[in-house]
Amino acid sequence: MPNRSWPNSTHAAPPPTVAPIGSSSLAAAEALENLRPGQSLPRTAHDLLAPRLITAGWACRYVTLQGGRRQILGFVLPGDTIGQSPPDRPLNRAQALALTQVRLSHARLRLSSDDRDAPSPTEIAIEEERQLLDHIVRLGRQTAYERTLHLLLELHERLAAIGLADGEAFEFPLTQEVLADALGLSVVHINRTLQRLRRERLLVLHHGRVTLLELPRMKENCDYGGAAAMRASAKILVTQPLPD
Amino acid sequence: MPNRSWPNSTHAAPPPTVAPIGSSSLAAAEALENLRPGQSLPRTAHDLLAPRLITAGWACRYVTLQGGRRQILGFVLPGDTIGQSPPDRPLNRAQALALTQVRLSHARLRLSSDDRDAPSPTEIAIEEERQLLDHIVRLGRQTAYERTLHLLLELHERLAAIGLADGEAFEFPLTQEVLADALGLSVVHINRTLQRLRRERLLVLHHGRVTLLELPRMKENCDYGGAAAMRASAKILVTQPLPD
DNA sequence: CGTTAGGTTGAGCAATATCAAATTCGGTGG
DNA sequence: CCACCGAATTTGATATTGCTCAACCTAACG
Repeated sequence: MPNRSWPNSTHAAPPPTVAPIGSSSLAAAEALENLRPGQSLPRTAHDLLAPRLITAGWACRYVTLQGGRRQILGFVLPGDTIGQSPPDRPLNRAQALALTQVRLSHARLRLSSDDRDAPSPTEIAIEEERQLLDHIVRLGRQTAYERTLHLLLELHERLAAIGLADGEAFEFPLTQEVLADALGLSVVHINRTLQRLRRERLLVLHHGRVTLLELPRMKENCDYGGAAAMRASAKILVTQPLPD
Repeated sequence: MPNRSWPNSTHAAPPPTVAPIGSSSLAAAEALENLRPGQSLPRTAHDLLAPRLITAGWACRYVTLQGGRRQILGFVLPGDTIGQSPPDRPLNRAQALALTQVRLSHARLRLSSDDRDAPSPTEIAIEEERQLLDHIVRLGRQTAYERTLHLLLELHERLAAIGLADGEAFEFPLTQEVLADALGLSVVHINRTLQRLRRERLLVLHHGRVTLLELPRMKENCDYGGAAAMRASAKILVTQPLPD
């Protein structure tokens, strides 16, 4: 499992083209910072992630452990925020890294509590927690094949929700190494898993762009949605506790 | 990885002796419910976990997926609460199960915001999130050996914090099957891993009681604390609720 | 063109799962 | 006290999955 080092690439890299989020509902997006791939997201004096809104590009939160192992905790996509929501939450204390060129805005969500469109800190926290739970299930009880499918579906869903998906296709700037560190697998195995997915005609992937070819079959194959029964549903179920 | 079924034991079982939490700081603990091992924790009409304080016994939150696989998301120990803190959080939507006899109280924490001892909903959420992140790291980037150590250390730390640890020893009512479902491993492998830990004289485990023999070496061996650098450090914590 | 990061391949191996059959252990009933 | 029962643990054998190592390839870039 050791799964060695990853070259601590804080190097300068050519800014890949990244589509800025077009959403007009995420107002106040006066771009204030620009990060290049490999740069850390800004932090406050207390070493928390500084409150920001990502308006373009992908980032990730991660943790580093002995032996150069790295575990990616989750991805931050355009429209997502960091360092918002109740302060001092562990997620805001973890490391975070730009995976592509990233554009940040200081915009605080829901400054005025009558901003109907923007999500509230509470809603953000809920969504983040849902993602964490899904990640746990993937890592704990799914095969490499299932994990990969499951993550791709989650990313598609999130991107589609903010209008960054073109049908079943979307920009996919993740390196296989990043994918590996997110899914708890080795790069080589990720590579072979992706090959299998292509061979099975479940997706097309090249040039940093992916197309999911059969959503229904993909979802079946990885139990998408089924597992996390904690996806809202609301259903009267009065499990009345027996006495004693 | 499939890791088959677990007999859906909703059967009646002999109530094991469980030490009630002695803490006097967790007041208002008028025992209202008693669950036997295997029973589900009570839920609200909206299928959320009902707000409760666990005053004795162990429970766990979990998710079930295809093929009878189960992933345990975390353990609930005496002094912990469920269904508290911002409502409708995914954790409160997951399934939860009593692992031993469990005693529940309706006590709400921090009803009056001047209750100095009890943790606030925000503090609860923070601690829960920290546990989730640790769990992700364990599952994603640690070996079976490391995972097991890491979880034992976490449990010891939590139990010690509420006075339920007797030095480095504590009641440990978890079945190897439960351990397996928490750590994403097979029962057989958990068994062999525990044997190794015993052989290495890192712990003694029998009769539902465990003693950790060399905390420092254990912590080294699993990078305890090191990984999750997001363990609180700066204190500032102005739990000032952002506008919802 | 040389360099480089990322992707691909093959071979061998280590970690972990699966299956099936003991064995141990705490009750329980005789 | 003893025989028995089911749950939990343990064991051995074997199968799979996923890891490591070491090349090699390819496209992008200066």
